[in-house]
This record gives sequence, structure tokens and C-alpha cells, in this order.
Amino acid sequence: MSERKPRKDAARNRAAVLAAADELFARRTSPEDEVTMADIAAAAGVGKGTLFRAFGDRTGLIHALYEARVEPIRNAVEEGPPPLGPATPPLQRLPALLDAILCFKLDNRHLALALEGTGSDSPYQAGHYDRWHALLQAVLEQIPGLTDSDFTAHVLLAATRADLVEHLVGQRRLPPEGLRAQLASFTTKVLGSPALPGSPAEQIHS
Amino acid sequence: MSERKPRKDAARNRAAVLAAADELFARRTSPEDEVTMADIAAAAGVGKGTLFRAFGDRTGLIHALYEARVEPIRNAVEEGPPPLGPATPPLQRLPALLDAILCFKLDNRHLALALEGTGSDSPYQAGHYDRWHALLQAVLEQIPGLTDSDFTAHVLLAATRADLVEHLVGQRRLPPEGLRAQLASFTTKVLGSPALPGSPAEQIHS
DNA sequence: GTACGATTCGGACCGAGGGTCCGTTTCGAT
DNA sequence: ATCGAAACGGACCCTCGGTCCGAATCGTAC
Repeated sequence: MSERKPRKDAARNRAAVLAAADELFARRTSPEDEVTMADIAAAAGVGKGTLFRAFGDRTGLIHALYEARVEPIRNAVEEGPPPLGPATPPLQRLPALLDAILCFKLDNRHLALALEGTGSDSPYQAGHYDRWHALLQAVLEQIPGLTDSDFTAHVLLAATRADLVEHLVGQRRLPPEGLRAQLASFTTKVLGSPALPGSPAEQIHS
Repeated sequence: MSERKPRKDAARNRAAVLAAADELFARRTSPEDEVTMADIAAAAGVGKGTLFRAFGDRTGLIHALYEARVEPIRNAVEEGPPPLGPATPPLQRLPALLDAILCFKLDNRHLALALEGTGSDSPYQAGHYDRWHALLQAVLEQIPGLTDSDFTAHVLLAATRADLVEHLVGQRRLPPEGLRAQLASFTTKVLGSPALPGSPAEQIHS
């Protein structure tokens, strides 16, 4: 049971598609024109068939893109140094995690929007959500005096949803740093501890 | 500048469409088949043209449905007795409001899902959102010692989003009362007061 | 009751976008 | 060089929101 190695052209095309799609999602200035599959195929210089064979469907492609983008953060979270890494004390790690997630959505608004806008009750279908949720829940559980870690994790994630971020930063012109600060302050409120007035910690924020 | 009274058949058809659409959204057992405009037209026994002339577009129809459904709650909130009405002290009113919103989404899952799934950064486009947000913000502002009432209101509303509710209750089989209790407990946590262990108050919950 | 303009009806039609099919091309192993 | 397997690509299909316009209906004036 193993992966048969893909043919050279297949690999090249897959990479080209990822690059083109990434480009298209990133370049998108505000307006409301969708990134279409045909667009991506054209930009990558391949046929639509290739694109669907490589990724299955639109969701698959977006997941692949997303995966590539979050990988650095995942690494930092799973084996990196504090404040994101596992060695960080929970009370400090939780705000750091949320800030990292928020920064990611700020940096990849259109991609995150596309990811969360897939299907009808996404983003809760995507495996990514379950991972983040499990992580947050685990961290919350290590904090004494907190209850409902499951629901709390859901709400904290809901506070970073792409469309909310887009609404606040894109439409209502709230500066990103302001949003980060508000999320941080909200988080400390939820954690129940008296807010320590430090800034939300340096993040990757490529 | 006034409303020319509509023709009789127009009024009848409009009502028929609303009834049919309501029915379709309500009847929908779990499966993932979309309610389509053609479906609604067929169920109402009218042509698609009629439907679009009466409501403009899909969004308009869903808004009209939503409006009809929330009206009782709006009334209760704007001029009803405590715990929803304006005479209620803020610390008590806020959980009641959130519980009412949550109950509404529980009772109208498919409709709420359709409403929030419209466009790409909905539900923040719908005028309803702004109204709820303004109300929550105003109530929060009356509570001394709270900051960031704007952002807090956004997060509390995010905690009641239709797709989250659907995920928890529909997929993960969390019983509705459990969700209500968790939201209530989360709310009191956010309000910063020591949780008083009362149940989430009787609601309309038709 | 009838005539007639204004309004509404309704379903054929359109365009966009996701996804499929299959004849053609390219790969890479022998 | 040969040949089977894998990948290519774009024409094609389908669904769905939305439009159009000739036909049907309404309501008013007489």
C-alpha cells in the first residue's frame, strides 16, 4: 500500500496549478469577482481536465493551497519555540495561537474566504477546523478553572472567521492591528484572568 | 412617493411563494439538497418570472422569509416584557437576547443557513446583522466595566452562527438545550460576573 | 356588461461555472 | 525504436440564478 510515483509532467503541472491559483487568490484586489476554475487552469497554462484530475474538485484544490500556506504555522505550533510551540504555558499560548490564526486570515483573506465558503455548512467540514479546534480545546483544558472547553474553542475560532475578518477590516476599515488587539483583549477576558497589557506577541506574519 | 396598491393576483402569488418556500426550508430533513428557485416556483404553482418579480432575487426572497419569521422576536425585543424587552437590566437582558437568537436559529436552521450562506461574505451584508449587532452593542455598553463592546457583540453573534449551530446540533448531536446552556455560561463568562446558576430563561421557541 | 390600457403571468431562454469525457499526446520502461 | 500506461486539454454537459416577452388577467371607465 503505497504511492506510485507520479509522472514528471503531472508533478510539474500540479505545481504550476498551485502557483497560479495562489497568485490569483493573492492578487485579488477588493472587488467581488470570483476566482474560477477555468481562470486557474488558464493562468497555469493547462486544461481544466488536468486541474480536476490533480485535485479532484474545487474544494480539493483549495485545501491543497491552504495546506501549503499553513504549513509554517503548523510547524511553529507543533514543534517550534514559544510562544506558539508546545512548551508554552497555556495562559500565554492560547492568545498566541489565536493571534497566529488571525494573522493568517489577514494575510490570506481571499483564500480563507474561499475555503470557508465551500459547501453549505463549511468551514466545519474541512479537516483543518477539527485540528485547530482540538488543539485549542486541549490548551484550554490545561487552564484550571475553565469549563466548556469544547464550546469555548468553537467560539474563539468563530471570532476569527474569514468573513468576519473581511467585514471588519475590508468593509469597516478597522486596521488589522486594532483587530488583533481586540481579539487579544477578548481572549484574556474569556480566560478570566486580569488582562496584562502586553502587545499580542510577535508573529510569523510572512 | 408611495406604494401603489398591488393587484390581487400579485398579492396572492406573493403569499403562495412565501408559504411554499417556508414549507420547503422547514421540511428539509438532513440531506444536502439545495432548495432551488425553480423548486419554490413549482411548489407555489407559479412561474419563475413571478417569483423574481415579487422578490427581486434569491436574497430578496430569503430576506422576506426571514423577516416574517423574526417579527415576533423583534416585537418581543423592542416592546415586550422582560427578559427580552427594553425594560430589562442589561446584565439579564443580554443572555436572554442571545438565547432568543440561538433558539431562532435552532428552529429555523435551514432558513438561517440559506440566509447566511448568501453571497461570499454574508451574513454581514444582510441588514438584519447590523440591527442585531447594534442592539447587542448598545446593551453591552450599558454594562459598566466592559470594553470593546463592538467587537464583543460581533463575537457573541458569531457564536450563534447558523453553520456552527448546524455543526454542533446536526452533526455532532449536541442536544439543543446543551448548546443553549453552554452559550449562556459563555455569555456570563464574557460579562465578567460570577455566574449565577439559573437556567437560560423561558423563550418564545414557537 | 364590455372595452381597453396597465399590470402580472409563466416558462422558454441565457450565461456562468463546476465537473466529465474521450481522442490525442507524452512519458518512461524495455 | 517500440509500446502500453498515464496524463493532457478543451469541447461538452448540467444545474442554477436570472431575464425576456408574448399571453393572460386585472380593474377601471363607460
